[in-house]
Amino acid sequence: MSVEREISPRTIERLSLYRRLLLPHHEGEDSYIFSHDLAELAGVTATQVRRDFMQLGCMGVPRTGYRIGELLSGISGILDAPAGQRAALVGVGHLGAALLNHFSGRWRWLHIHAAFDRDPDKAGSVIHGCHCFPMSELSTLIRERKIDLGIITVPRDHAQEVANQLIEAGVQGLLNFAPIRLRHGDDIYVENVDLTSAFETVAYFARCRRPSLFISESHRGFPSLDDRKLRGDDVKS
Amino acid sequence: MSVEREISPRTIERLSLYRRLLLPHHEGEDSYIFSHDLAELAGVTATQVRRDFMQLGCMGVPRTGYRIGELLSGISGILDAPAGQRAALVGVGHLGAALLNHFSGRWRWLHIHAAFDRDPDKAGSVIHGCHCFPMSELSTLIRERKIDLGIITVPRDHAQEVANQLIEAGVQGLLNFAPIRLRHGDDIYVENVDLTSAFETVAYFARCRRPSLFISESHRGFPSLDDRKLRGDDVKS
DNA sequence: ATTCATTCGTGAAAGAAATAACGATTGAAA
DNA sequence: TTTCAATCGTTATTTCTTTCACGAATGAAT
Ligand SMILES: NC(=O)c1ccc[n+]([C@@H]2O[C@H](COP(=O)([O-])OP(=O)(O)OC[C@H]3O[C@@H](n4cnc5c(N)ncnc54)[C@H](O)[C@@H]3O)[C@@H](O)[C@H]2O)c1
Ligand SMILES: NC(=O)c1ccc[n+]([C@@H]2O[C@H](COP(=O)([O-])OP(=O)(O)OC[C@H]3O[C@@H](n4cnc5c(N)ncnc54)[C@H](O)[C@@H]3O)[C@@H](O)[C@H]2O)c1
Repeated sequence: MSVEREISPRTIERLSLYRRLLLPHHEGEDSYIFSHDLAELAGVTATQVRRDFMQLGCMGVPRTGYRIGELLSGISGILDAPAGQRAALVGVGHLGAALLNHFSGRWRWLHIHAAFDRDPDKAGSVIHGCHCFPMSELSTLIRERKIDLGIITVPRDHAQEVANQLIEAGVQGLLNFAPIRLRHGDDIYVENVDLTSAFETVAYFARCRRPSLFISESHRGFPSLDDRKLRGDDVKS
Repeated sequence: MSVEREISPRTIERLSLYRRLLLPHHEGEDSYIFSHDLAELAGVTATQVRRDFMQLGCMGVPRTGYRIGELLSGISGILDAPAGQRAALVGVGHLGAALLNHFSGRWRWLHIHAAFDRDPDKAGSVIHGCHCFPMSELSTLIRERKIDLGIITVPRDHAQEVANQLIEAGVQGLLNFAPIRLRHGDDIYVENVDLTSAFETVAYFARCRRPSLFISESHRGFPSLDDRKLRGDDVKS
Protein backbone atom coordinates (compact mmCIF):
# COMPACT_ATOMS: atom_id res chain seq x y z
CA MET A 1 0.00 0.00 0.00
CA SER A 2 1.26 3.45 1.06
CA VAL A 3 1.77 5.05 -2.35
CA GLU A 4 -0.03 3.70 -5.37
CA ARG A 5 1.02 5.87 -8.26
CA GLU A 6 3.73 8.41 -8.59
CA ILE A 7 2.50 11.90 -7.80
CA SER A 8 4.39 14.76 -9.37
CA PRO A 9 6.44 17.05 -7.12
CA ARG A 10 4.45 20.06 -8.24
CA THR A 11 1.25 18.38 -7.13
CA ILE A 12 2.78 17.41 -3.80
CA GLU A 13 3.76 21.03 -3.15
CA ARG A 14 0.24 22.14 -3.93
CA LEU A 15 -1.30 19.50 -1.68
CA SER A 16 0.82 20.81 1.16
CA LEU A 17 -0.43 24.30 0.41
CA TYR A 18 -4.06 23.22 0.07
CA ARG A 19 -3.96 21.55 3.46
CA ARG A 20 -2.64 24.67 5.13
CA LEU A 21 -5.28 26.80 3.45
CA LEU A 22 -8.08 24.38 4.21
CA LEU A 23 -7.43 23.88 7.91
CA PRO A 24 -8.93 27.21 9.03
CA HIS A 25 -12.03 26.44 6.93
CA HIS A 26 -12.60 23.06 8.54
CA GLU A 27 -15.43 23.75 10.94
CA GLY A 28 -17.39 20.63 11.67
CA GLU A 29 -18.20 17.71 9.44
CA ASP A 30 -20.34 19.67 7.06
CA SER A 31 -17.97 22.25 5.74
CA TYR A 32 -17.50 22.29 2.01
CA ILE A 33 -15.44 24.30 -0.41
CA PHE A 34 -15.68 24.92 -4.15
CA SER A 35 -12.72 24.30 -6.38
CA HIS A 36 -12.65 27.93 -7.49
CA ASP A 37 -12.63 29.24 -3.94
CA LEU A 38 -9.67 27.12 -2.95
CA ALA A 39 -8.08 27.99 -6.28
CA GLU A 40 -8.26 31.65 -5.41
CA LEU A 41 -6.68 31.10 -2.01
CA ALA A 42 -3.91 29.03 -3.55
CA GLY A 43 -3.35 31.26 -6.55
CA VAL A 44 -4.01 28.51 -9.08
CA THR A 45 -6.81 27.70 -11.50
CA ALA A 46 -9.92 25.82 -10.46
CA THR A 47 -9.20 23.18 -13.06
CA GLN A 48 -5.88 22.48 -11.46
CA VAL A 49 -7.45 22.12 -8.04
CA ARG A 50 -9.97 19.62 -9.40
CA ARG A 51 -7.26 17.71 -11.22
CA ASP A 52 -5.12 17.54 -8.09
CA PHE A 53 -8.04 16.19 -6.07
CA MET A 54 -8.76 13.64 -8.76
CA GLN A 55 -5.40 12.10 -7.92
CA LEU A 56 -6.42 11.84 -4.28
CA GLY A 57 -9.58 10.03 -5.25
CA CYS A 58 -11.56 12.84 -3.65
CA MET A 59 -14.76 13.52 -5.51
CA GLY A 60 -16.71 16.71 -5.25
CA VAL A 61 -20.39 17.23 -5.78
CA PRO A 62 -21.66 19.78 -8.32
CA ARG A 63 -23.25 22.78 -6.63
CA THR A 64 -21.98 21.59 -3.24
CA GLY A 65 -18.24 21.33 -3.60
CA TYR A 66 -15.70 19.17 -1.82
CA ARG A 67 -16.12 18.04 1.77
CA ILE A 68 -13.20 19.66 3.55
CA GLY A 69 -12.74 16.88 6.06
CA GLU A 70 -12.44 14.38 3.25
CA LEU A 71 -9.88 16.53 1.46
CA LEU A 72 -7.81 16.87 4.61
CA SER A 73 -7.70 13.18 5.28
CA GLY A 74 -7.03 12.49 1.61
CA ILE A 75 -4.09 14.85 1.64
CA SER A 76 -2.78 13.47 4.90
CA GLY A 77 -3.05 9.99 3.46
CA ILE A 78 -0.56 11.05 0.82
CA LEU A 79 1.71 13.43 2.68
CA ASP A 80 1.99 11.94 6.13
CA ALA A 81 3.84 8.78 6.92
CA PRO A 82 1.64 6.65 9.18
CA ALA A 83 4.53 6.05 11.56
CA GLY A 84 5.67 9.65 11.44
CA GLN A 85 8.99 10.96 10.17
CA ARG A 86 11.90 12.55 11.93
CA ALA A 87 14.43 15.05 10.69
CA ALA A 88 17.83 16.09 11.93
CA LEU A 89 19.07 19.62 11.38
CA VAL A 90 22.79 20.21 11.02
CA GLY A 91 24.19 23.70 11.52
CA VAL A 92 22.46 25.68 14.24
CA GLY A 93 23.41 29.13 12.99
CA HIS A 94 21.14 32.01 12.09
CA LEU A 95 19.06 30.12 9.58
CA GLY A 96 19.15 26.80 11.40
CA ALA A 97 17.87 28.37 14.60
CA ALA A 98 15.03 30.08 12.73
CA LEU A 99 14.00 26.76 11.23
CA LEU A 100 14.19 25.03 14.61
CA ASN A 101 12.01 27.71 16.11
CA HIS A 102 9.45 27.32 13.38
CA PHE A 103 9.36 23.59 12.76
CA SER A 104 10.52 21.79 15.82
CA GLY A 105 7.54 20.19 17.51
CA ARG A 106 5.04 21.80 15.14
CA TRP A 107 3.46 18.61 13.84
CA ARG A 108 3.10 15.16 15.22
CA TRP A 109 3.84 13.31 12.04
CA LEU A 110 6.85 15.29 10.85
CA HIS A 111 9.23 17.09 13.11
CA ILE A 112 12.81 18.06 13.73
CA HIS A 113 13.94 15.57 16.29
CA ALA A 114 17.55 16.58 16.87
CA ALA A 115 20.03 19.26 15.90
CA PHE A 116 23.78 19.02 15.43
CA ASP A 117 26.56 21.57 15.37
CA ARG A 118 30.30 21.33 15.54
CA ASP A 119 30.46 24.40 17.77
CA PRO A 120 30.94 23.11 21.35
CA ASP A 121 29.00 26.07 22.72
CA LYS A 122 25.92 24.95 20.83
CA ALA A 123 26.24 21.22 21.23
CA GLY A 124 24.74 20.34 24.59
CA SER A 125 22.30 23.21 24.64
CA VAL A 126 18.60 23.20 23.87
CA ILE A 127 17.55 25.55 21.08
CA HIS A 128 13.88 26.35 20.76
CA GLY A 129 13.02 23.11 22.46
CA CYS A 130 15.32 20.98 20.36
CA HIS A 131 18.41 19.29 21.74
CA CYS A 132 21.65 20.13 19.98
CA PHE A 133 24.31 17.43 19.87
CA PRO A 134 27.97 17.36 18.87
CA MET A 135 28.79 15.99 15.43
CA SER A 136 30.42 12.94 16.95
CA GLU A 137 27.01 11.65 17.96
CA LEU A 138 25.34 12.22 14.61
CA SER A 139 25.77 8.79 13.17
CA THR A 140 24.68 6.92 16.28
CA LEU A 141 21.69 9.10 17.04
CA ILE A 142 20.34 9.04 13.49
CA ARG A 143 20.48 5.27 13.47
CA GLU A 144 19.12 4.77 16.96
CA ARG A 145 16.26 7.22 16.67
CA LYS A 146 15.33 6.23 13.14
CA ILE A 147 15.76 9.71 11.71
CA ASP A 148 15.27 9.62 7.96
CA LEU A 149 15.53 13.24 6.87
CA GLY A 150 18.39 15.72 7.04
CA ILE A 151 18.27 19.51 6.95
CA ILE A 152 21.55 21.15 5.99
CA THR A 153 22.19 24.69 7.21
CA VAL A 154 25.96 24.73 7.47
CA PRO A 155 28.22 27.04 5.46
CA ARG A 156 28.84 26.22 1.81
CA ASP A 157 32.19 24.55 2.22
CA HIS A 158 30.93 22.09 4.80
CA ALA A 159 27.67 21.14 3.14
CA GLN A 160 28.94 18.23 1.06
CA GLU A 161 30.82 16.74 3.97
CA VAL A 162 27.76 16.99 6.20
CA ALA A 163 25.56 15.52 3.45
CA ASN A 164 27.92 12.56 3.23
CA GLN A 165 27.70 11.97 6.96
CA LEU A 166 23.92 12.16 6.93
CA ILE A 167 23.62 9.80 3.97
CA GLU A 168 26.13 7.43 5.50
CA ALA A 169 24.03 7.40 8.65
CA GLY A 170 21.01 6.41 6.64
CA VAL A 171 18.80 9.42 5.87
CA GLN A 172 16.79 9.13 2.67
CA GLY A 173 16.02 12.78 2.02
CA LEU A 174 17.85 16.07 2.34
CA LEU A 175 16.62 19.63 2.52
CA ASN A 176 19.63 21.67 1.51
CA PHE A 177 19.97 25.39 2.19
CA ALA A 178 23.64 25.67 1.25
CA PRO A 179 24.18 27.50 -2.04
CA ILE A 180 25.62 24.53 -3.90
CA ARG A 181 24.36 21.27 -5.41
CA LEU A 182 25.22 18.19 -3.45
CA ARG A 183 26.58 15.01 -4.97
CA HIS A 184 24.58 11.97 -3.97
CA GLY A 185 23.23 8.66 -5.15
CA ASP A 186 19.90 7.99 -6.85
CA ASP A 187 18.41 6.61 -3.70
CA ILE A 188 18.53 9.96 -1.91
CA TYR A 189 16.01 12.70 -2.59
CA VAL A 190 17.43 16.20 -2.30
CA GLU A 191 15.39 19.37 -2.30
CA ASN A 192 17.45 22.51 -2.69
CA VAL A 193 16.16 25.73 -1.17
CA ASP A 194 18.17 28.30 -3.03
CA LEU A 195 17.47 31.62 -1.39
CA THR A 196 20.07 33.44 -3.43
CA SER A 197 18.45 32.32 -6.67
CA ALA A 198 15.08 33.27 -5.30
CA PHE A 199 16.27 36.75 -4.41
CA GLU A 200 17.97 37.29 -7.75
CA THR A 201 14.97 35.92 -9.61
CA VAL A 202 12.60 38.37 -7.97
CA ALA A 203 15.01 41.17 -8.75
CA TYR A 204 15.16 40.18 -12.40
CA PHE A 205 11.44 39.82 -12.98
CA ALA A 206 10.51 42.85 -10.94
CA ARG A 207 12.82 44.82 -13.19
CA CYS A 208 11.43 43.36 -16.37
CA ARG A 209 7.96 44.28 -15.36
CA ARG A 210 6.55 46.26 -18.21
CA PRO A 211 2.97 45.03 -17.99
CA SER A 212 1.73 42.25 -20.25
CA LEU A 213 5.20 40.87 -20.91
CA PHE A 214 5.60 38.55 -17.99
CA ILE A 215 2.40 36.97 -16.91
CA SER A 216 3.02 34.31 -14.34
CA GLU A 217 3.53 35.10 -10.69
CA SER A 218 5.75 32.18 -10.10
CA HIS A 219 7.08 29.34 -12.17
CA ARG A 220 6.34 27.07 -9.26
CA GLY A 221 2.89 26.97 -10.70
CA PHE A 222 0.98 29.75 -9.09
CA PRO A 223 -0.18 32.21 -11.73
CA SER A 224 -1.37 35.67 -10.79
CA LEU A 225 -4.85 35.84 -9.41
CA ASP A 226 -5.73 38.63 -11.77
CA ASP A 227 -4.99 36.49 -14.78
CA ARG A 228 -8.08 34.50 -14.12
CA LYS A 229 -11.70 35.24 -14.00
CA LEU A 230 -12.65 35.87 -10.43
CA ARG A 231 -15.20 33.12 -10.09
CA GLY A 232 -15.05 29.88 -11.99
CA ASP A 233 -12.86 29.16 -14.95
CA ASP A 234 -15.14 27.37 -17.27
CA VAL A 235 -18.42 29.22 -17.15
CA LYS A 236 -20.43 28.90 -20.27
CA SER A 237 -20.49 32.09 -22.30
CA MET B 1 17.62 47.86 -24.10
CA SER B 2 18.09 46.01 -20.76
CA VAL B 3 16.14 42.85 -21.55
CA GLU B 4 15.69 41.72 -25.12
CA ARG B 5 13.72 38.52 -24.96
CA GLU B 6 11.87 36.87 -22.16
CA ILE B 7 14.04 34.40 -20.27
CA SER B 8 12.25 31.65 -18.42
CA PRO B 9 12.31 31.71 -14.61
CA ARG B 10 13.93 28.30 -14.54
CA THR B 11 16.78 29.57 -16.67
CA ILE B 12 17.18 32.67 -14.51
CA GLU B 13 17.48 30.49 -11.41
CA ARG B 14 20.13 28.41 -13.11
CA LEU B 15 22.07 31.46 -14.24
CA SER B 16 22.17 32.63 -10.65
CA LEU B 17 23.50 29.23 -9.66
CA TYR B 18 26.05 29.09 -12.48
CA ARG B 19 27.46 32.43 -11.47
CA ARG B 20 27.95 31.32 -7.89
CA LEU B 21 29.61 28.11 -9.02
CA LEU B 22 31.82 29.84 -11.59
CA LEU B 23 33.19 32.60 -9.39
CA PRO B 24 35.72 30.40 -7.55
CA HIS B 25 36.92 29.07 -10.93
CA HIS B 26 37.57 32.50 -12.37
CA GLU B 27 41.31 32.84 -12.10
CA GLY B 28 42.67 35.25 -14.65
CA GLU B 29 41.47 35.98 -18.14
CA ASP B 30 42.32 32.59 -19.52
CA SER B 31 40.22 30.31 -17.40
CA TYR B 32 37.79 28.14 -19.30
CA ILE B 33 35.21 25.56 -18.35
CA PHE B 34 33.50 22.77 -20.26
CA SER B 35 29.74 22.53 -20.31
CA HIS B 36 29.82 19.09 -18.71
CA ASP B 37 32.05 20.22 -15.85
CA LEU B 38 29.74 23.08 -14.95
CA ALA B 39 26.82 20.73 -15.48
CA GLU B 40 28.21 18.41 -12.87
CA LEU B 41 28.66 21.21 -10.36
CA ALA B 42 25.14 22.47 -11.00
CA GLY B 43 23.52 19.06 -11.06
CA VAL B 44 22.08 19.51 -14.55
CA THR B 45 22.86 18.05 -17.96
CA ALA B 46 25.56 19.46 -20.20
CA THR B 47 22.96 20.05 -22.90
CA GLN B 48 21.03 22.26 -20.58
CA VAL B 49 24.10 24.30 -19.70
CA ARG B 50 24.87 24.84 -23.40
CA ARG B 51 21.29 25.78 -24.09
CA ASP B 52 21.26 28.28 -21.22
CA PHE B 53 24.45 29.90 -22.48
CA MET B 54 23.02 30.09 -25.97
CA GLN B 55 20.45 32.49 -24.58
CA LEU B 56 23.21 34.70 -23.20
CA GLY B 57 24.86 34.82 -26.58
CA CYS B 58 27.93 33.20 -25.04
CA MET B 59 29.62 30.86 -27.46
CA GLY B 60 32.02 28.17 -26.44
CA VAL B 61 34.80 26.66 -28.46
CA PRO B 62 34.95 22.90 -29.04
CA ARG B 63 37.78 21.30 -27.13
CA THR B 64 38.39 24.52 -25.21
CA GLY B 65 35.12 25.30 -23.51
CA TYR B 66 33.59 28.58 -22.41
CA ARG B 67 35.68 31.53 -21.26
CA ILE B 68 34.60 31.99 -17.65
CA GLY B 69 35.05 35.74 -17.62
CA GLU B 70 32.73 36.03 -20.59
CA LEU B 71 30.12 33.84 -18.92
CA LEU B 72 30.25 35.90 -15.75
CA SER B 73 29.76 39.19 -17.54
CA GLY B 74 27.08 37.64 -19.71
CA ILE B 75 25.18 36.47 -16.65
CA SER B 76 25.63 39.76 -14.86
CA GLY B 77 24.35 41.54 -17.94
CA ILE B 78 21.11 39.65 -17.48
CA LEU B 79 20.76 39.40 -13.72
CA ASP B 80 22.12 42.69 -12.46
CA ALA B 81 20.40 46.01 -12.86
CA PRO B 82 22.99 48.52 -14.04
CA ALA B 83 21.81 51.02 -11.43
CA GLY B 84 21.55 48.41 -8.69
CA GLN B 85 18.44 47.34 -6.84
CA ARG B 86 17.35 47.78 -3.27
CA ALA B 87 15.12 45.63 -1.13
CA ALA B 88 13.23 46.29 2.08
CA LEU B 89 12.66 43.47 4.55
CA VAL B 90 9.56 43.57 6.72
CA GLY B 91 9.41 41.45 9.87
CA VAL B 92 12.70 41.21 11.71
CA GLY B 93 11.96 38.00 13.58
CA HIS B 94 13.90 34.76 13.53
CA LEU B 95 13.83 34.28 9.80
CA GLY B 96 14.07 37.96 8.91
CA ALA B 97 17.17 38.40 11.05
CA ALA B 98 18.82 35.38 9.43
CA LEU B 99 18.17 36.83 5.99
CA LEU B 100 19.49 40.22 7.04
CA ASN B 101 22.63 38.60 8.34
CA HIS B 102 23.13 36.73 5.13
CA PHE B 103 22.13 39.22 2.47
CA SER B 104 22.49 42.70 3.80
CA GLY B 105 25.51 44.31 2.19
CA ARG B 106 26.58 41.14 0.42
CA TRP B 107 26.51 42.50 -3.13
CA ARG B 108 26.85 45.91 -4.60
CA TRP B 109 24.11 45.58 -7.17
CA LEU B 110 21.43 43.97 -5.02
CA HIS B 111 21.09 44.43 -1.30
CA ILE B 112 18.71 44.80 1.59
CA HIS B 113 18.66 48.49 2.18
CA ALA B 114 16.26 48.78 5.10
CA ALA B 115 14.26 46.66 7.51
CA PHE B 116 10.91 47.34 9.12
CA ASP B 117 9.15 45.90 12.13
CA ARG B 118 6.15 46.95 14.12
CA ASP B 119 7.86 45.96 17.37
CA PRO B 120 9.14 49.20 18.93
CA ASP B 121 12.08 47.33 20.46
CA LYS B 122 13.34 46.43 17.02
CA ALA B 123 12.53 49.63 15.18
CA GLY B 124 15.40 52.01 15.78
CA SER B 125 18.00 49.33 16.22
CA VAL B 126 20.59 48.11 13.75
CA ILE B 127 20.40 44.40 12.98
CA HIS B 128 23.37 42.82 11.27
CA GLY B 129 24.33 46.17 9.84
CA CYS B 130 20.87 47.03 8.59
CA HIS B 131 18.78 49.80 10.05
CA CYS B 132 15.36 48.78 11.29
CA PHE B 133 12.57 51.34 11.06
CA PRO B 134 9.02 51.53 12.42
CA MET B 135 6.21 50.71 10.03
CA SER B 136 5.09 54.30 9.97
CA GLU B 137 8.15 55.20 7.94
CA LEU B 138 7.80 52.42 5.41
CA SER B 139 5.97 54.28 2.72
CA THR B 140 8.16 57.37 2.83
CA LEU B 141 11.45 55.52 2.97
CA ILE B 142 10.60 53.17 0.13
CA ARG B 143 9.70 56.09 -2.08
CA GLU B 144 12.62 58.29 -1.08
CA ARG B 145 15.28 55.64 -1.34
CA LYS B 146 13.93 54.09 -4.49
CA ILE B 147 13.50 50.64 -3.02
CA ASP B 148 11.84 48.36 -5.52
CA LEU B 149 11.78 44.95 -3.85
CA GLY B 150 10.05 43.73 -0.70
CA ILE B 151 10.86 40.72 1.46
CA ILE B 152 8.02 39.56 3.66
CA THR B 153 8.90 37.70 6.85
CA VAL B 154 5.97 38.59 9.08
CA PRO B 155 3.51 36.06 10.52
CA ARG B 156 0.86 34.64 8.22
CA ASP B 157 -1.98 36.85 9.30
CA HIS B 158 -0.06 40.03 8.62
CA ALA B 159 1.49 39.10 5.30
CA GLN B 160 -1.29 40.39 3.03
CA GLU B 161 -1.54 43.67 4.86
CA VAL B 162 2.23 44.17 4.66
CA ALA B 163 2.20 43.22 0.98
CA ASN B 164 -0.44 45.86 0.35
CA GLN B 165 1.65 48.50 2.05
CA LEU B 166 4.75 47.56 0.09
CA ILE B 167 2.90 47.54 -3.21
CA GLU B 168 1.20 50.80 -2.38
CA ALA B 169 4.61 52.30 -1.69
CA GLY B 170 5.78 51.22 -5.10
CA VAL B 171 7.78 47.99 -4.96
CA GLN B 172 7.60 45.85 -8.10
CA GLY B 173 8.63 42.51 -6.71
CA LEU B 174 7.99 40.53 -3.53
CA LEU B 175 9.82 37.64 -1.96
CA ASN B 176 7.24 36.08 0.31
CA PHE B 177 8.10 33.68 3.13
CA ALA B 178 4.67 33.64 4.72
CA PRO B 179 2.81 30.36 4.19
CA ILE B 180 0.02 31.84 2.09
CA ARG B 181 -0.44 33.18 -1.43
CA LEU B 182 -0.72 36.93 -1.67
CA ARG B 183 -3.30 38.76 -3.74
CA HIS B 184 -1.76 41.28 -6.03
CA GLY B 185 -1.99 42.84 -9.46
CA ASP B 186 -0.34 41.65 -12.66
CA ASP B 187 2.29 44.31 -12.46
CA ILE B 188 3.86 42.82 -9.33
CA TYR B 189 6.10 39.79 -9.45
CA VAL B 190 5.83 37.56 -6.41
CA GLU B 191 8.15 34.68 -5.61
CA ASN B 192 6.92 32.45 -2.83
CA VAL B 193 9.45 30.61 -0.72
CA ASP B 194 7.33 27.92 0.83
CA LEU B 195 9.47 26.18 3.40
CA THR B 196 6.62 24.09 4.71
CA SER B 197 5.95 22.67 1.26
CA ALA B 198 9.65 22.07 0.80
CA PHE B 199 9.87 20.16 4.06
CA GLU B 200 6.77 18.09 3.35
CA THR B 201 7.92 17.41 -0.19
CA VAL B 202 11.26 16.02 0.96
CA ALA B 203 9.45 13.89 3.50
CA TYR B 204 7.14 12.47 0.85
CA PHE B 205 9.76 11.65 -1.74
CA ALA B 206 12.25 10.34 0.76
CA ARG B 207 9.56 7.94 1.91
CA CYS B 208 8.62 6.86 -1.59
CA ARG B 209 12.19 6.02 -2.33
CA ARG B 210 12.16 2.47 -3.48
CA PRO B 211 14.93 2.78 -6.06
CA SER B 212 14.07 3.29 -9.72
CA LEU B 213 10.61 4.64 -9.04
CA PHE B 214 11.37 8.30 -8.58
CA ILE B 215 14.24 9.48 -10.66
CA SER B 216 14.59 13.21 -10.45
CA GLU B 217 16.31 14.91 -7.56
CA SER B 218 14.27 18.00 -7.78
CA HIS B 219 11.52 19.32 -9.97
CA ARG B 220 13.25 22.66 -9.91
CA GLY B 221 15.28 21.20 -12.70
CA PHE B 222 18.28 19.62 -11.14
CA PRO B 223 18.25 15.89 -11.85
CA SER B 224 20.44 13.52 -9.93
CA LEU B 225 24.04 13.46 -10.94
CA ASP B 226 24.02 9.71 -11.08
CA ASP B 227 21.33 9.68 -13.71
CA ARG B 228 23.78 10.95 -16.23
CA LYS B 229 26.98 9.66 -17.64
CA LEU B 230 29.81 11.10 -15.63
CA ARG B 231 31.56 12.90 -18.44
CA GLY B 232 29.75 14.26 -21.43
CA ASP B 233 26.18 13.56 -22.34
CA ASP B 234 26.38 13.02 -26.02
CA VAL B 235 29.53 11.05 -26.62
CA LYS B 236 29.45 9.06 -29.77
CA SER B 237 29.09 5.36 -29.18
C1' DA C 1 -42.10 18.11 -11.76
C1' DT C 2 -39.50 20.92 -14.68
C1' DT C 3 -36.11 24.09 -15.60
C1' DC C 4 -31.72 26.01 -15.23
C1' DA C 5 -27.42 28.04 -13.91
C1' DT C 6 -23.45 25.99 -11.45
C1' DT C 7 -20.01 22.99 -10.64
C1' DC C 8 -17.83 18.71 -11.36
C1' DG C 9 -14.73 15.10 -13.95
C1' DT C 10 -11.92 14.25 -17.52
C1' DG C 11 -10.26 13.51 -22.44
C1' DA C 12 -7.99 16.33 -25.70
C1' DA C 13 -5.07 20.19 -26.80
C1' DA C 14 -1.63 23.38 -25.82
C1' DG C 15 2.37 24.95 -23.73
C1' DA C 16 6.76 24.67 -21.33
C1' DA C 17 10.90 22.48 -20.29
C1' DA C 18 14.30 18.96 -20.66
C1' DT C 19 16.67 15.56 -23.35
C1' DA C 20 18.35 13.24 -27.30
C1' DA C 21 20.51 13.38 -31.64
C1' DC C 22 23.74 14.74 -34.81
C1' DG C 23 26.47 17.53 -38.08
C1' DA C 24 30.06 21.01 -37.52
C1' DT C 25 34.37 22.54 -35.25
C1' DT C 26 38.49 22.37 -33.31
C1' DG C 27 42.80 21.42 -30.70
C1' DA C 28 46.04 17.94 -30.16
C1' DA C 29 48.43 13.74 -31.22
C1' DA C 30 50.58 10.89 -34.66
C1' DT D 1 49.68 17.38 -42.55
C1' DT D 2 46.44 14.28 -41.45
C1' DT D 3 43.61 12.06 -38.32
C1' DC D 4 40.57 11.77 -34.62
C1' DA D 5 38.15 12.00 -30.46
C1' DA D 6 36.13 15.67 -27.77
C1' DT D 7 33.07 19.40 -27.56
C1' DC D 8 29.99 22.68 -29.39
C1' DG D 9 25.36 24.67 -31.41
C1' DT D 10 20.95 23.64 -32.73
C1' DT D 11 16.99 21.17 -34.38
C1' DA D 12 13.90 17.49 -33.40
C1' DT D 13 11.77 14.75 -29.98
C1' DT D 14 10.11 13.55 -25.71
C1' DT D 15 8.33 14.33 -21.39
C1' DC D 16 5.95 16.79 -18.17
C1' DT D 17 2.44 20.24 -16.74
C1' DT D 18 -1.33 23.19 -17.34
C1' DT D 19 -5.38 24.76 -19.61
C1' DC D 20 -9.36 24.22 -22.55
C1' DA D 21 -13.65 22.41 -23.53
C1' DC D 22 -17.69 20.11 -22.80
C1' DG D 23 -20.97 16.41 -21.27
C1' DA D 24 -22.83 14.93 -16.90
C1' DA D 25 -24.51 15.75 -12.42
C1' DT D 26 -26.95 18.27 -9.04
C1' DG D 27 -29.24 21.44 -5.96
C1' DA D 28 -32.30 25.35 -6.06
C1' DA D 29 -35.87 28.14 -7.97
C1' DT D 30 -40.37 28.23 -10.12
N1 LIG E 1 20.88 32.88 6.60
C1 LIG E 1 20.33 33.04 5.41
O1 LIG E 1 19.42 33.81 5.23
C2 LIG E 1 20.83 32.27 4.24
C3 LIG E 1 20.46 32.65 2.95
C4 LIG E 1 20.91 31.90 1.86
C5 LIG E 1 21.72 30.81 2.08
N2 LIG E 1 22.07 30.46 3.33
C6 LIG E 1 22.93 29.31 3.53
O2 LIG E 1 22.51 28.57 4.65
C7 LIG E 1 23.62 28.08 5.35
C8 LIG E 1 23.59 28.56 6.78
O3 LIG E 1 23.51 29.94 6.83
P1 LIG E 1 23.56 30.72 8.21
O4 LIG E 1 23.33 32.14 7.90
O5 LIG E 1 22.69 30.07 9.21
O6 LIG E 1 25.11 30.51 8.65
P2 LIG E 1 25.72 30.60 10.13
O7 LIG E 1 27.17 30.86 9.97
O8 LIG E 1 24.92 31.53 10.95
O9 LIG E 1 25.53 29.14 10.74
C9 LIG E 1 26.30 28.05 10.35
C10 LIG E 1 26.31 27.05 11.52
O10 LIG E 1 26.87 25.84 11.04
C11 LIG E 1 27.81 25.37 12.03
N3 LIG E 1 28.80 24.57 11.33
C12 LIG E 1 29.79 25.01 10.53
N4 LIG E 1 30.47 23.99 10.01
C13 LIG E 1 29.91 22.87 10.51
C14 LIG E 1 30.18 21.48 10.34
N5 LIG E 1 31.15 21.07 9.53
N6 LIG E 1 29.41 20.61 10.98
C15 LIG E 1 28.41 21.04 11.78
N7 LIG E 1 28.11 22.33 11.97
C16 LIG E 1 28.86 23.23 11.35
C17 LIG E 1 28.37 26.60 12.66
O11 LIG E 1 28.85 26.30 13.95
C18 LIG E 1 27.14 27.52 12.70
O12 LIG E 1 26.41 27.32 13.88
C19 LIG E 1 24.85 28.56 4.59
O13 LIG E 1 25.25 27.58 3.68
C20 LIG E 1 24.33 29.73 3.82
O14 LIG E 1 25.03 29.93 2.62
C21 LIG E 1 21.65 31.17 4.43
N1 LIG F 1 11.29 30.73 10.70
C1 LIG F 1 11.11 29.78 9.81
O1 LIG F 1 11.92 28.88 9.67
C2 LIG F 1 9.92 29.78 8.93
C3 LIG F 1 9.60 28.64 8.19
C4 LIG F 1 8.48 28.66 7.34
C5 LIG F 1 7.72 29.81 7.25
N2 LIG F 1 8.05 30.87 7.97
C6 LIG F 1 7.22 32.07 7.86
O2 LIG F 1 8.04 33.23 7.86
C7 LIG F 1 7.38 34.26 8.57
C8 LIG F 1 8.29 34.74 9.69
O3 LIG F 1 8.68 33.67 10.50
P1 LIG F 1 9.55 33.91 11.82
O4 LIG F 1 9.84 32.58 12.35
O5 LIG F 1 10.67 34.83 11.52
O6 LIG F 1 8.49 34.68 12.77
P2 LIG F 1 8.80 35.60 14.04
O7 LIG F 1 7.59 35.61 14.88
O8 LIG F 1 10.10 35.22 14.65
O9 LIG F 1 9.00 37.05 13.42
C9 LIG F 1 7.93 37.83 12.95
C10 LIG F 1 8.36 39.30 13.03
O10 LIG F 1 7.40 40.09 12.32
C11 LIG F 1 7.07 41.23 13.13
N3 LIG F 1 5.71 41.62 12.77
C12 LIG F 1 4.56 40.99 13.12
N4 LIG F 1 3.51 41.64 12.57
C13 LIG F 1 4.00 42.67 11.87
C14 LIG F 1 3.40 43.70 11.10
N5 LIG F 1 2.08 43.73 10.91
N6 LIG F 1 4.21 44.60 10.53
C15 LIG F 1 5.55 44.54 10.72
N7 LIG F 1 6.17 43.60 11.43
C16 LIG F 1 5.39 42.68 12.01
C17 LIG F 1 7.21 40.77 14.56
O11 LIG F 1 7.47 41.88 15.39
C18 LIG F 1 8.41 39.83 14.46
O12 LIG F 1 9.62 40.55 14.63
C19 LIG F 1 6.08 33.67 9.09
O13 LIG F 1 5.06 33.98 8.17
C20 LIG F 1 6.33 32.19 9.05
O14 LIG F 1 5.14 31.46 8.85
C21 LIG F 1 9.13 30.90 8.82
